[in-house]
Amino acid sequence: MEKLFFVTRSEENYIKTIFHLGGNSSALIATNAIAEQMETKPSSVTDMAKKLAEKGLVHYKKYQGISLTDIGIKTALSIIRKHRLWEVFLVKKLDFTWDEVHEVAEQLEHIKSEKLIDKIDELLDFPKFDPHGDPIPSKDGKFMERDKQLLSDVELNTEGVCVGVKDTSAAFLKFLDKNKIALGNTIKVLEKEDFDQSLHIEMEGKALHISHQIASNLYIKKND
Amino acid sequence: MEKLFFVTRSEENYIKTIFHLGGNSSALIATNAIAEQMETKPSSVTDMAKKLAEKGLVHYKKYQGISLTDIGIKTALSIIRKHRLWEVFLVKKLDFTWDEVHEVAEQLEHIKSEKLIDKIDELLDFPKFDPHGDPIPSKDGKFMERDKQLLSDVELNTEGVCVGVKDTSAAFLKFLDKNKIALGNTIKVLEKEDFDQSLHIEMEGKALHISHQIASNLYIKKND
DNA sequence: ACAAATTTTTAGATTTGTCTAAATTTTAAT
DNA sequence: ATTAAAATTTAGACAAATCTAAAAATTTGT
Repeated sequence: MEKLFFVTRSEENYIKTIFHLGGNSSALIATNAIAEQMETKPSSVTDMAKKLAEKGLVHYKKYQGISLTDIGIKTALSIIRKHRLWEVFLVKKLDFTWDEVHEVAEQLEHIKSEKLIDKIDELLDFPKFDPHGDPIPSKDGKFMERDKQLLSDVELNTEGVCVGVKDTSAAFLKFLDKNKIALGNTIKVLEKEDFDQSLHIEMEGKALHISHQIASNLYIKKND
Repeated sequence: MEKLFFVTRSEENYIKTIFHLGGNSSALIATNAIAEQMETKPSSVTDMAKKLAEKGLVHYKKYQGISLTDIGIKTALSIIRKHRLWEVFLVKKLDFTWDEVHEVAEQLEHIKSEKLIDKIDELLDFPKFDPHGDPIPSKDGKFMERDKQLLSDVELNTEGVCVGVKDTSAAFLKFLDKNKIALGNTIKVLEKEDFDQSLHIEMEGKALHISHQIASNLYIKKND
């Protein structure tokens, strides 16, 4: 039986970042990569790595890198579950727009109450995806990775549905709103410009010309 | 124009405690009283008093005591507003019992987002009282103090409605649940035992015998 | 009013999370 | 293979929030 440690807010943020950079794989994540992602210094990451290793949340070998232990992964999934459920709550129940939810969810994800998040889950009727199309882990840490591709990667004439965004920045999301691009919209790729990789697409019946930068941040699920 | 400081979680907890001990009056609160209430040491209170004074949230005179400034009072009311609105949310929307809400609300009250709490307020249809009968300050810091008295203080044959509790501990609230005593219930005081101050009452039509300890923690509003 | 008791503050230490600057290790290049 | 560059760690410092123990101020009792 592993000893139970209290996990601080700062530790939770590190765990979350390590998960996002490395997934559930045992690949070693570089100190620098974590520091850059968190906008902190590599030396701070080293300090925290020792603390997390002490608590059994990460594997850490000096100069090699950091990866999550099984407990670390479980912890990360629990935080991500909370973050994404709160995002759904904010959008569905409180009329937040999808570009507004991240900052508040960053705070709410640290609230410690199993009952609270399970009740929120129930209130929302157990959603499987958050407002950006990212999957919500279940209580026991499982989640469905949706069959999706970047719009920039699919062949000409592919038809499908917009199911998610890669870039979740407020700037990008507001751009999508302004251009009436929303999850659930039908998409067909009509033409690809060789010169700048921009795409001519049909979205919900209307013709649209989008840059490569936009296409490489939109996920679509191809029609069967 | 007063300088705007970030108020930390710990500072918010001190502000809240000072408000609860001293209200909006300018009465000076003793270092010891605050320390006892917060289960901390007087020396820690002194340290924090200096910090809060620096930020313009309290008046502090060495050896004299501490009281909130106008900004401090505004800050306190904002925290209390958030705490009580979250309590209502937990009970009304997530089926928490009134003895379960305090601990979670203690965390939620520190979430920083004006839009969030205003939307929660709206979702709950702008409640005026929390699950324990305590008034919820409005956005601009006003709240109605209800016309209420301790059940132990009213005269014989008084009739009224149970509108609040003084002791909000889980133990007391669970006791009330077990004995089917709830806010909104009608109450009539039938007889007072001189020996131990216990009361014979009629609650929702049924006879009940309650100790002085219970009666001195229940608020009732007398019928007109 | 003065000594004793109480309250409050100060001084110095501790923990957490961070930083800078210097030292060390690893990686890459020729 | 040796050196230069890059990444990483260590050492020492700092701010926030707390504590203990000692000093100072206030209050109380006679």
